[in-house]
Parts: sequence; structure tokens; C-alpha cells
Amino acid sequence: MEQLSAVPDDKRQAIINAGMSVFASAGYKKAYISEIAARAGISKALVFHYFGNKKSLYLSLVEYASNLLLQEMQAELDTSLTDFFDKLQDVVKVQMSVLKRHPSLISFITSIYFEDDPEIKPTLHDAYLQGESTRAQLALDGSDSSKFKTGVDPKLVLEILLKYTEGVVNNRMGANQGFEETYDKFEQCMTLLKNNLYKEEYL
Amino acid sequence: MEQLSAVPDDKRQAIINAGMSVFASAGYKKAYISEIAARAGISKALVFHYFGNKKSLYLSLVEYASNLLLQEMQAELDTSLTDFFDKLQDVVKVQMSVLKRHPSLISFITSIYFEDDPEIKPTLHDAYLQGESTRAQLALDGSDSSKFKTGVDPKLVLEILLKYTEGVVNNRMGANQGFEETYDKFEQCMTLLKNNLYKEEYL
DNA sequence: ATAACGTTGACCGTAGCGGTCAACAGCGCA
DNA sequence: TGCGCTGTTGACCGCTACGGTCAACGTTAT
Repeated sequence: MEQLSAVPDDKRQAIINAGMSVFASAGYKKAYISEIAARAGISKALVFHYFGNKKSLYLSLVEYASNLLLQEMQAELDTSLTDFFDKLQDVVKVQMSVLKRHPSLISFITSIYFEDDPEIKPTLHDAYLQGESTRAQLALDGSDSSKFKTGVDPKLVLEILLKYTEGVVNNRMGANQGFEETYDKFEQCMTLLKNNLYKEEYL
Repeated sequence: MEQLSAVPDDKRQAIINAGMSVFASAGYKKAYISEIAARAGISKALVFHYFGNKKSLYLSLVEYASNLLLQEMQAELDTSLTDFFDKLQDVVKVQMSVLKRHPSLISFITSIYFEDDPEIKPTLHDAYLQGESTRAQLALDGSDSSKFKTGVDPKLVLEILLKYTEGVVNNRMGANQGFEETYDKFEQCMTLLKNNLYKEEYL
């Protein structure tokens, strides 16, 4: 009565989430299956039942995460935007939406890049290792920088906001505040910059 | 010929640096003495010779780090500054100077706060656990916000620059670029904001 | 009843952890 | 030249706890 039998897929998903989280923060070698199982609320044996062994679990997560991020981004990004701030806001909004639904996706993908364990590094296709560093282009490509006041370097503004979001993402492990607050604050910062860095005629 | 005998203190310092770095990124339990020794370029046995055991090494590092940060900050900070940006710039400059000489000091101190291993958490005086969160006050206390344009919230500006520096610090493990470049870019960002957020009469 | 499935606790072999210690290199001193 | 002394290490030890296995259990459907 306590609880009806959970569909296996629930457990699978729990393993995936816990796995990404643990692998991301500990690296391949120091990420223990027992830890993943505990965080997923299941037994260690079940992890092996679903994913065979540790290496295969890791590689499954790599593929899963890569596909997921790609498809989420493509599905949600609004490609019709041209304004610098509008584009950047869109990117961050989507990113935070992804972060909300898959809290450790991004940090896991980032961690893949730094992984150098001899057991899995050779089998990591380089294909997975690019993908990143596109955020900058995403925001800049095709956006017109003519709206900025003279003397304002758009690249510098981008730098500020990019580093800002980095600080936010990295700091979310502390879980000090909710997504809404965080995003609200980001929006405030952006409008502040927009109001003061754009020429008057574009406000 | 190869190399003259290094003064013991060199080795001690190497252990301290390696220790802070490894403890910071792995946490107490998963930080292995062998790893610390390897990164310090010495044998595992020497670590025990100098610091007794793992727990005592960790606690030594905690005390060392706390004292060092405090004294470096107090020694270098220019308390005569009053302007918002001047103060903030001073804080960041000192912080980066510390970061340069002790690359893992700050991340180690941060990590202490999150440590919850039952073996050492109880022995961690709460005294060490505050100390942080002072950066914000450091920059705001006693600085006049009257120079800002109306409608510009100084707290928001601080938020931007704080998150920015957070991103910088966290991202330095990638070691993409040197300190000078990083600091230069930070200065550029600050002057950009200052030029556009201050009333004209204060430029 | 029973077969099939999802799930687990107990177990195994072993890598590698914290910690110890005899021994060694190099240097000053006689 | 010999002789300690200091700084340093490789080899070693006991034991934890890791990755991985498996028989058995509870449920559910038939």
C-alpha cells in the first residue's frame, strides 16, 4: 500500500540524473556507483542491472546528455531574434529552463571535457568535445552592434554577461535561491545595461 | 650537480599548496595523500613525516589558510578609498594578487564551508566558517552611491561585478589565460560600467 | 499455482587507501 | 676517511570499500 510499483523508467531516469550529478562533481574515477545508487534512492545492484558496468553507464550518460542538450537547445531557441540583448536573453532563458529540468546536465557536459581517466578518455569521441563555446557565437552571430553607444564594445558587454551567467551556474550548487529569483535578477541586470549602453533612440 | 638539496621549508610549502588544491577540489574523504604527494613532487611518506596524519594535515591547512587570507587582505586593502568603483577595484585587485601567489587558497577556504565529513566537521570551529560574505560589505560600506545616475541601483551593479569575478575565479582552473589579461579585462569592464552608469559630472 | 519481472542484501576478490619503518643518500665535522 | 645526522624514500601492512555477481524475495499477471 505504501507505494504502488514504480514504472522501471522512473528508476532509470533517477539513475541518469544521479549519475550525471555524481560524475560531474567527482570525475569518473572517484564517482562511486554506491553513491549514485544512494542519490537515486535505489540499490547498487539495480544500477548494474540497467547499465551493465561503470564504464558503459558513463558512456551512456555522455551520449544521453549530448543528445538532450542539443535537442533542447534547438527546440527552444528563437532564431528570429536579432537584437543583441534579446538574443542573449533568449539563450540564457533557454539555458536556465534546461538547468531547471535537468539540474546537472550542463555541469556534467562540462565535466566530460576535463575528464582524462585513461579508462574512458580514448573512447570519448572528439565529436562530443566540441559543441561548447558556441554560446558566444549564438549571441553575437547576426546581431547588430550598431545600437550601442559609440565607445561601447559589444564584445566586452557579452563578456560581462557571460561571466555573470557562469557565476550563476557554478554557484547554483549552493542552491541559495530559486530559479525565478536568479533569472529575475539576471533580467534586471540586462535591462540596466541595455538602458545605459544603448543609444537613446533605440530605447 | 642535478640539484642542490632543497631546504625543507620548500617541501613543506609544496605540500601546503598541493594539499589546499587537492582538498579543495576533491573534499576531505576523496583527497588522497598519494595525490597530494605526487602534485607536490615528493613521496607520500614525507607528508606523514611533516604533518602526522591526514586529519592533522587538513586542520593545519585550515588554520594556515584562514590566517593567510586574513593577513593578506588586511595588509593590502586600501581603506582610504570611498568611491564605489575604486573600492571594488581595490578588493578585486588584492584578491587577484592573493590568487596569483596562492592559486588555490580561496577555493580551499570556500571548500571548507561545504565540508561535512563526520571525521572533521565537528572539529571545525565555526569561527573559520564565517569570514566570507564580507566582500559585499567591503565594497559597499562607506562608499557613496550618490554618484550613480538616477534609476541605477548600486546593489545591482555590485551584483553584476561580484558574479563576474566569481565566474573568473571558478574558471581559472581551466587556466585559459594569464592573470594580467584577466585583470585587464575586468578593469575594462569596470570602466565601461563607470563611464555609463555615473552621472557626467563625476567622470 | 506459477511464471516472469523488478529489486535487493549479502557476498566476493581486489585495488588502493592511510599509515609505518628500515634503510639510504648526502653533508658537515672530526 | 670515517661517522653520525638530517631529510627522504620504497617497500610494506592491514583494512576499507570499491566494482561487480547472484540467489532469493515480493508483486503482479496469467
